[in-house]
Order: sequence, then structure tokens, then C-alpha cells
Amino acid sequence: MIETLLLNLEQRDSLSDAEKDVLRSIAGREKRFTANEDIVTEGTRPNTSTMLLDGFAARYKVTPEGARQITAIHIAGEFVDLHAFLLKTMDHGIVALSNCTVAFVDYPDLKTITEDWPHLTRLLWLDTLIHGGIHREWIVSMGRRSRTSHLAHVICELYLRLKVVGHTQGWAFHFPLSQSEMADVLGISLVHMNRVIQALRRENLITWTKDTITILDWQRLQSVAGFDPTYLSLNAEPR
Amino acid sequence: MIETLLLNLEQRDSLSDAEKDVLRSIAGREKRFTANEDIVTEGTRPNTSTMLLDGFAARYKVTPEGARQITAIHIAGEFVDLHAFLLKTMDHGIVALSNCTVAFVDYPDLKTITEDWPHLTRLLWLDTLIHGGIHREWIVSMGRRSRTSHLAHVICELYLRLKVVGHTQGWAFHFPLSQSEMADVLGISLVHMNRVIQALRRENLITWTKDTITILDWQRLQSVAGFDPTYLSLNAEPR
DNA sequence: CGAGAATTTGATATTCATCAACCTGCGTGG
DNA sequence: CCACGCAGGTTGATGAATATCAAATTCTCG
Repeated sequence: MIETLLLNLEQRDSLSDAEKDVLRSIAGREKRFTANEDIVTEGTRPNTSTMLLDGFAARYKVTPEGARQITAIHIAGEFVDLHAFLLKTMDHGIVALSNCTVAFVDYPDLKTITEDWPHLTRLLWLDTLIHGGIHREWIVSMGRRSRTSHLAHVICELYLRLKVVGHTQGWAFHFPLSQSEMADVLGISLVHMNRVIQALRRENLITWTKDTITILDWQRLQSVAGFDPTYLSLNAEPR
Repeated sequence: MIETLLLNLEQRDSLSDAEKDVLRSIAGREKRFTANEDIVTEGTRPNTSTMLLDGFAARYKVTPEGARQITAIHIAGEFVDLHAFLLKTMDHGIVALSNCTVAFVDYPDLKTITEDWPHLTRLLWLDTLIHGGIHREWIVSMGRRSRTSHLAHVICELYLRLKVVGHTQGWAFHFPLSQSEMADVLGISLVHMNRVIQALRRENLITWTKDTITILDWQRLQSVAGFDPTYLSLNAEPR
């Protein structure tokens, strides 16, 4: 359901009923993907954007040497490739990290929004800008934080993003990525990833069993991460 | 002069004369900044966007431990904080890396563009999306490329971006960053930065003396970097 | 020429990758 | 029900990459 996207937008600004109806009307055909299946392939030129209705997906690139780097994690209620509407050519792939349900939005419908719905256009633009801010924070994590701090930061961020769309249960959330996939997020080896997770466990900051992460001490986790949620633009104001 | 911005936009799509005039008309008051001066401060809520007319600037964040990470380098003809028009609160600072000239654009003028000039709006949106793509590529560099490869990649990227706005001379370009500032780009120590530069020199891939970088072997540099310019969207097409 | 900044070099400690092995849980086929 | 295979997770050992500390050298500019 597209209502999850509305939760995301309404967290940042109020939407008129007409605007909500426009968004509901453009959500087209739905499709399911299974874990590890490519949702969008690098190098292609899509003519629809993909809205993630349920599940986890990731944007990634693969180096010539064959190493994969995940550049973004997407959760329910997010556009995974709204940027391709204007970029035209996919410069990276998008993969389902769990079973996913998506809805497609045709580019002509997006174009119509930019012609007739300026405020809605600004909110869609904002959506891509927030993800740009997340990218910047990830760059800081990769460059200037310890790996333990980096992992803590990712967990803080995911927790808040999932909370906005109601996908947290207390301090816990469902998180189906394997340690190997998480290593591709941090850009480190699987073995080292495992040890970094153990460091957070040893400090009693989190538990991470099977596929749910539980935050045991939010204050201290935030402090280890050097986490400041400003970049997530979680406040509603006129945009 | 704002014409440099036009070069950037026209590299991606054609602009009507009316659209160019709109852009010229919104470029307001100009101001100069000296090297190391903050152009925009983290945590503030600007009411203008800043267009870099000349010089080099960077977006950066500082961790609680005091380490600086540069998340983007900006060159002449680029908006350095167009994103703040919708994000509202600066989640990072912007610093002049050389003496800079900028022009300010008031948010109400940007808002007018989103109301009346849909195609121009899409191109401004595109501008922020291209920088999002650059962020993604930087994440890949930080996570999965060797430092030598990372530096080579940054040089390839800067060369092409500078070429678009006519700021290259053959295979050379003016580049006033110190090795210490460059270390804050790659997220490594100054000493290691120095050794990585020497590695590229030893391989006869570049020279970097005083403040100009010269590419000696584009093919091989690109190959060391694993560089694919797709993410820069350098082709003009209807958007 | 002298002072300060930027670059370079050397030595050592820490972080991280790699290789190799082992363990655990879970589903499948007999 | 059990044997088996397999994926994900864990551990240990070792070497390479990178940070840190300290100092020397070169460059720049007044």
C-alpha cells in the first residue's frame, strides 16, 4: 500500500487531500521480487520508478575487481529509483534484500506532477534530497568513524527511518540482512563485520539474533555512533 | 558570471532563452570569500542558495572527535547548497577551499521557479540528483577501492567536471587543495595521502606540483580508478 | 634571510583483509 | 526418524594497509 509513502512525506510537510489522491492515482502495477533478485539493473533506462511497498532493498555498484558496495538501504515506503526519472540511465543496480513488494509509477505521470503540482514536486524532490543527505552521512561514517561507530550509526539511522513508517516494535526491528550483506554496506570483509557486531554485543548496546535487531541502550548507542538525526529531516514544516 | 552554471545545465539538456533569462534574473548579490572561510555554517537555516561563480569549495562534517570529512568538492558553475532550499536546516558546513566568488539566489525566487517553470525545476532537481550520484560513487571509492584507486577516481571525476565548464588546459587543471585537505576528502591521514600521491606519480599517471594536476595517461588512470563516467550524466537529452 | 606552512621520510602500533577451519541450525531426501 | 548438505556464523593465525608519532626537508612569501 502506498500509505506508507504518505507517512514518509507527511513526516516532512503536510499534504492536501488532493495531493494524496494524486499520489494514490499514479501508483500502478504491483510486483513481487524474491530475496537476491535484481529489481533494477545497472545500465538500463527504465521508464517507470519503483516504490518499495514492503521489504528491504539496496542500491549497489560492483567494482571491476568484483567487490560489491551497497550505497543505500531502502525500506518500505521509499522510492528506490525516483532519481532515474531525470538521470535516465541507471548508474547502479537495485537488488531485493528480502522478499519485496513494489509498485511502479510511470515517468509520464511523474512529469505531469512536475507540470501541475508544484508543492508535490518539491516534496518528491525533497525525498531525493534526504537520501542525498543520507549518502553524505555514510561518507562521513566510511571516512572518519571507526567501524564499530559506523555500524552503530547505521543501526541508529535504520531505527529512526523504520519508526517513521511504523516498522519498529519497541526498541526492536526486523532486519533480514546477513552479515555478509552488511559487510557490503560498511565496505569491510565478512570476518571483520562479524567482529564489529560482536563488539557492539559485548558492550551491551544491541542484540542481533536471527533477523531482528534490538537496541539495548539508545543513549549510549547514539553516543558511540556520534549520531545526530538532523540529516533525516524528521520535522514537518512548509517546504 | 552565471554563464558557467548555464554550461553545466546545457551539458544535460537544452535551455530555452526564456529559461536562461530566468536564471540570470535570479542571481542576486555577489560576495567573495577567502580560502578557509566558511561560506555556510552547519546548523543554520539559510534563506538563500549559493552559486559558486569561481573557486573551489567543499561540503564537510566534523565528527565529535574533531575529525573532518569532506563529502563533496564544488567547482565554478555549481550550486553548493541548492538542497538547503527544501532541507531547510544545514546538516553540514560549506567552506571555501580557495578564494571564491559566489552569487546568492533567494529561496522565494527558487520557489517561483518551481511554480512557473516546470522544465527548469526538473533541471535544478537534476543538478542535485547528479551530485547524489557523485556521492554514491564516493561511497564506492571509500568502501571498495584501494586508496590509490580512490585518488585516481577523484582526479578523473574532477577533470571531466572541470572540462565541462572550460576550466582545463589540455590534460592539466588548476587544483589548489593541499594534501591535508585532500586527506579529508579520502578520509585518510595526511601521511598516507602523501604516499598515495607518490604512488600515482611513480606510475607516471599524473604530475601534481604546486597547485596544478596534469594527467599523463588518461587511459591507464581511468583503468586504475575503475572509472566509468555514466554517473556524471554528461549527455544532453530531454529531461 | 627567516618564519611558517606544506611536503616528505622513517619507525612503530593498530586496524583490517585473507586464508583456513570449525560450528550451528535447518531443510531435504531416504 | 536420521544422514547429509549447505548457508550463515564464529574463531584463530598471519600479513598487508593505514594511523600515529616524530622529525627532517622543501617551498613560499614577506
